[in-house]
Amino acid sequence: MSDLEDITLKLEARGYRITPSRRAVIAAILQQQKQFTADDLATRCRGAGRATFFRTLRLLTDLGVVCRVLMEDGSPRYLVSRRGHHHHLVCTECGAVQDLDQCAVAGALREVADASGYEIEGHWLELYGRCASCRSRVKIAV
Amino acid sequence: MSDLEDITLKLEARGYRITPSRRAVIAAILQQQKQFTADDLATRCRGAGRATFFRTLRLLTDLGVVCRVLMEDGSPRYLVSRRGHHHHLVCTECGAVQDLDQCAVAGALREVADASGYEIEGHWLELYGRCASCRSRVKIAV
DNA sequence: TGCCGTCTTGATACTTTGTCTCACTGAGAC
DNA sequence: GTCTCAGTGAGACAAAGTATCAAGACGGCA
Repeated sequence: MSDLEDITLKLEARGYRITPSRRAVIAAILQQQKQFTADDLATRCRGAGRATFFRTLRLLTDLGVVCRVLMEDGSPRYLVSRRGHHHHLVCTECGAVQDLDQCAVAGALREVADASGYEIEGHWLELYGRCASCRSRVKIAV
Repeated sequence: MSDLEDITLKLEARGYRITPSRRAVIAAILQQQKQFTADDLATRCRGAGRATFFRTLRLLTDLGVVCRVLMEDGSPRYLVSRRGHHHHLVCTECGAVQDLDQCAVAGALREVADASGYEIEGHWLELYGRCASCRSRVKIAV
């Protein structure tokens, strides 16, 4: 089953209609090799209007098909996602984003909850650094 | 020593001038009891123009006097900060923000760095949940 | 087939949160 | 006095959405 079909099935299962506009947005997203800005995609996706484009993007984010990554300067990027709850490692040099399999804070959260009296319902974690290939490139250059 | 003096000294130590506009922004920030939006503060702070206001806010953020908190919906808030590196616990019900003393992820970061080959330079963590008082209020209501 | 309610769309205006530019000002150095 | 430079404010611009609203498409039902 293709990714496109997979996503449309997910949408239909939730009672959303599969319209040409939505299909166009999904296809444009699936073409992206790495992370992209909303603007990137909007210009590439001629099959839907601006409002529809953002609506569909939000819909897919809610569905977990796409996830939002905050870069170090606070600007948002989007990324096709094929897993549930996870975090990101963002390379500040080349902009590459790597998924983090395990949730690095799950254990620590329980302690925080106990200490603070909060009932923790969610969290947001992004890690920033330099990826292995950027690090080796600098070593060679030096 | 008052907070205002404390902050102006920090600015002077870095070679920044203490101007009436900067003083007005700092005073407005210190009046805030809890977290605030940029807009909140800008309307309250009549002593400086919009650009100057944002410049000063950024300056204070860089200086660590103010810190930026991302709410669950992605909207930014600001908060007077009296400590170094720390994270926030945000109550999704009343909007209260509590500082987290320890960095909950410091240990986990080393493991992630080893596993991924990244050199981790920074991270961003926010926790969302319901604070103790909101939880007890619901219990009473039920 | 026609009707009705609901979902979806696209154009467009608007909002929020900043940043950029540029002419001007004021303070300190010489 | 004048030169330099940090700082200022007005206003334009930008990114990333959101809100509104009329119009169209679609599905169910009689």
